[in-house]
Amino acid sequence: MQKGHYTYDYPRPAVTTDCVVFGFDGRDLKILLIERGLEPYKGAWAFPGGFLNMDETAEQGALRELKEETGLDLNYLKQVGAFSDVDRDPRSRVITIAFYALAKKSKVSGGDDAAKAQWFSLNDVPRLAFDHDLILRKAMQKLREDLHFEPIGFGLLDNEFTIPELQRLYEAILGIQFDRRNFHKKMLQTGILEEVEESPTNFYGSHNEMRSMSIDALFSDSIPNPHASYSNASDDSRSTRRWGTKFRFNKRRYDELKEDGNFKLEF
Amino acid sequence: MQKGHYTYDYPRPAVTTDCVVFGFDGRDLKILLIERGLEPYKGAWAFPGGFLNMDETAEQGALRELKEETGLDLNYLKQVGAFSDVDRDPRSRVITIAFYALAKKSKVSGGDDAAKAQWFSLNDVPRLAFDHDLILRKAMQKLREDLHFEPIGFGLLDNEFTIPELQRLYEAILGIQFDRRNFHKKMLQTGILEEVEESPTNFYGSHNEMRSMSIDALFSDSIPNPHASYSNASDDSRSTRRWGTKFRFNKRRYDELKEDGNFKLEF
DNA sequence: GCAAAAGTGTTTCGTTTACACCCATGC
DNA sequence: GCATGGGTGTAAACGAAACACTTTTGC
Repeated sequence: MQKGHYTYDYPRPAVTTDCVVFGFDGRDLKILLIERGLEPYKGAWAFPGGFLNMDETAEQGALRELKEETGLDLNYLKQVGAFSDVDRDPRSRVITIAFYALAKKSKVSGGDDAAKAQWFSLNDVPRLAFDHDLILRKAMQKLREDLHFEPIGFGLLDNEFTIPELQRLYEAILGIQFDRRNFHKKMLQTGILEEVEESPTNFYGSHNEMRSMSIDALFSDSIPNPHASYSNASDDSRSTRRWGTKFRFNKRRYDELKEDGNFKLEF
Repeated sequence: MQKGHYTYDYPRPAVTTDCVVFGFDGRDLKILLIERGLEPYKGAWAFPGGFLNMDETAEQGALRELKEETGLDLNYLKQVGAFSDVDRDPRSRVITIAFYALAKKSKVSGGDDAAKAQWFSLNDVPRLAFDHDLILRKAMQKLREDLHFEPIGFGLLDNEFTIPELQRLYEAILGIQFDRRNFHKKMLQTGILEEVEESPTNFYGSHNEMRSMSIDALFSDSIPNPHASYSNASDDSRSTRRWGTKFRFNKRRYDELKEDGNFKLEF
């Protein structure tokens, strides 16, 4: 990416990417933001992102910028769309391609590796730069829509999780409450969950999760993040409880069902 | 858009728009394509589209190019997404923002105003240029998804239509068959259709359709196209029949229901 | 008068919803 | 032992699916 002069016969907009990273701490849905140190919108918060290189797709660029700016190394993105309002950046014509990504639960409350990256609960979003509030709304909308058709939620949980955890996640994303028994029933009926038999060795939350198929193939992110300091005061005690039947996402089964068009999950 | 030299410190991809225009002739779902006269992909077909100007949003650019290249003057677009593969254009780095649009039935089989624009049935798509086959797949997928939540279909029919016409449209888009009676019932139950009382004057297909609320506010396109020469041999007789109860899309009612979150239409 | 499509209601079935009690854990 | 949350089954209500006959039109 050497500096130099690039000349074209017609003017060209600059192209950037932005990445809305969703996370879930067991209670709230969160997003990862970076504080802007420079004008315009100095002091406001923005999604990680930046200019697209010529040798990378928008997806690759968004993942690269995400890594550079927040240290998060994800590998699954979903495109939210292109935002092309003429005045969305006061400095010049900039078009952005926005994505959303899902960070596993163990990554949330880490993530602040980068100086100014911070998780914010969606109930407590600060002032956002540019048109990022619009991008956020669209990303939320798409996340909700996708949740109806794809087992997205698992990308926000660790590989092993309990049904009530999953339920809290669905409730946080969709903003509605479910009946415990019905949720339980419906989730098991899909056939995409497999129970993790509780061996004494991993009963207290160990990590031998590589035994069978995991969601990693889809939403992979297998580097566990050890530190657990919370930026927002959100009690996570209910998720570190030592009991509760653990399940795992059965990707193979999901692929089979999807293949046959038999996968259905309506809420 | 005067020619000149525009210089930037970093290289910039070119940004274009592409527009997948769907149409329905009463039997098949169709798309509007333009034959390429120049390399690369000379002789292949492509979606209408072109370079984005600096003073227009992607939506505006797509509509402008559509008008310029095909004569179609639409005003409703839905974004399919940005396509940014590094090698999608063999000449240089070009990112495209793709949309889909809906052309009312009376426009299909007209539309060939522009020299090389032509409607193709989706069952008989010619070789497409660039990554336009991918764009088509994504556009189809999005059209199908949107059909479940929004009364999109009406954008493909004239302002007055019969339930069986609507049913054929849904069947063409989703690729499945419905029971006549159940479809009829379900559509009326939504409450978004209003019956057009058959006055003797407009019984034989006249066009006094401005009396009440029409779909035009959403998918407007009120310039009827008189000529009806078909490029593909597709018998339209079933749609010119002089009987059958005519309905109209009741946008006011739809907006009310949507407002209250009471609109539901699952297939 | 014959073929093709439109209009209409009821019954059956499956899915979704509502609902209560007992058990395990942490304090 | 008390409060919190987890695990489980059944009955009622609702919505979806299956299904046949009569009428209009064009030929």
